[in-house]
Amino acid sequence: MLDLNFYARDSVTVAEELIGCLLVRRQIDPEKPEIIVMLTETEAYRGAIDPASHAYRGKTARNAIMFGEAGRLYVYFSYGMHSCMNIVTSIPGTAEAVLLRGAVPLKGVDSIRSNRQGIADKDLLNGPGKLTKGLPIGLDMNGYNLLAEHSEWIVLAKERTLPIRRTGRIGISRAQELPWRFVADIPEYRAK
DNA sequence: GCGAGGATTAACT
DNA sequence: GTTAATCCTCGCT
Repeated sequence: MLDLNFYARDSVTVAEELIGCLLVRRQIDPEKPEIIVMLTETEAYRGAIDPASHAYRGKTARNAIMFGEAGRLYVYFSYGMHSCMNIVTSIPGTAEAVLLRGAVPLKGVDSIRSNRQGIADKDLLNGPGKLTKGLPIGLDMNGYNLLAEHSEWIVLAKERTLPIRRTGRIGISRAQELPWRFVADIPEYRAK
């Protein structure tokens, strides 16, 4: 299981190393089946030194979680429709985070399908909004501590080393040129 | 397969 | 009032 030492580094390093790691919902509630997905796409955001970060202009009610401890989820609502999930990294005050943009299901696919009715398997989790809808992770999960004892959601270390493609970030209007997006580069899991 | 455009709301200015 | 770290459908090829 990834620990505080893993997350307490700069978000670019963490974003790259998260590719191939497993995001897991342990079966604590018998109503909710176990879910395991492997992360295939991430992006780093770097607080005050990153014009595209929600934290660039300082702390607000929305982004407050990013200014705290690493290993927490920062979940925000976007385009009036989607929520997106980040993992806070680095040390408190720097407001760095990694946006989780895509994954592939390894276990609990039926549960994910039921959250994504009518969607082809290959498109279940290949986008930040799709990922949060499929798992599901909502705004109510903002601030969730992945490192807490008996946490329902945890992240496990890399199960498999994947070839990684490094690119500029997408879907943003500022600082697109910064090469802080990481995508698992294998045909069977390629996310666009 | 591809590109254009609409959907819909929280947070910020 | 405006913007936004997006997704999906539709129309055309």
